[in-house]
Amino acid sequence: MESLILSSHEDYTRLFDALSHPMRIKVVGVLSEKRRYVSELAKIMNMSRPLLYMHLKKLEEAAIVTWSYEISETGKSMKYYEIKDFDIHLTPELLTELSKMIPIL
Amino acid sequence: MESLILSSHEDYTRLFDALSHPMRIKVVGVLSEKRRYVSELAKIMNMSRPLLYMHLKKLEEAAIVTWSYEISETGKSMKYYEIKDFDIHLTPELLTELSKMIPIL
DNA sequence: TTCATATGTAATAAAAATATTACATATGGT
DNA sequence: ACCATATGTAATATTTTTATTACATATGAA
Repeated sequence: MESLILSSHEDYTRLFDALSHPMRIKVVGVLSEKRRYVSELAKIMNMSRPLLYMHLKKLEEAAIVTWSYEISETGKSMKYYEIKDFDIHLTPELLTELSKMIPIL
Repeated sequence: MESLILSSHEDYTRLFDALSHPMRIKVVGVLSEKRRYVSELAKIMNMSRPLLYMHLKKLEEAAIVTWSYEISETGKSMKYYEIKDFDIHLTPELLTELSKMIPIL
């Protein structure tokens, strides 16, 4: 697992936004057990691929997941998603630090 | 400061959603310096009160802020907002625990 | 009584997020 | 050639969030 580094307040709002939808939390839960390729994940989640792609895109932009292509034994290209590691201490102090980076107006 | 207790996954998605907008992070930053009443906060933030109310409502529902009325020396009713304390260890493990509470479909 | 400053909210507009449908390519096996 | 299973995405509809405008009440001071 790679580890997540956040610097800007946009990084954090992107992260929080990514975690603000239950289906995306669920995706993280499913991927935490083992990495999965997109179609597999869509079946497990009982979700259409286009919708899953949208959610994965948000998780990806928030640097919560990564992916890599792999050719299966039967020759198919599979896009495997997996969780990146992170460890954020969410407190009023952190938010205060972040708020200093945000201009008023 | 009161301390925040979260139990359901809704509590967490509500919290993350509340923190997904830069203006709300900024509000937390401003309030962390000292408690403020609504009109005062609106001036500092250079924001209309109706819009600020909407953002405060989200922070309130996420249990990040609380408020109380107070009568000023000049007899006006003031609604003071302040930060509640919290300390959340945001890791893939936490999200995995949360995801167990979220049903598929 | 009028002004300034608090409060609160309803109605609406604008923008963004969420979700669906439909289409497209590529591969290997039957 | 056709089917099943991967990939990807464009176009659209629906819903929610964000933001604005307008109105309303109450208080004390001038």
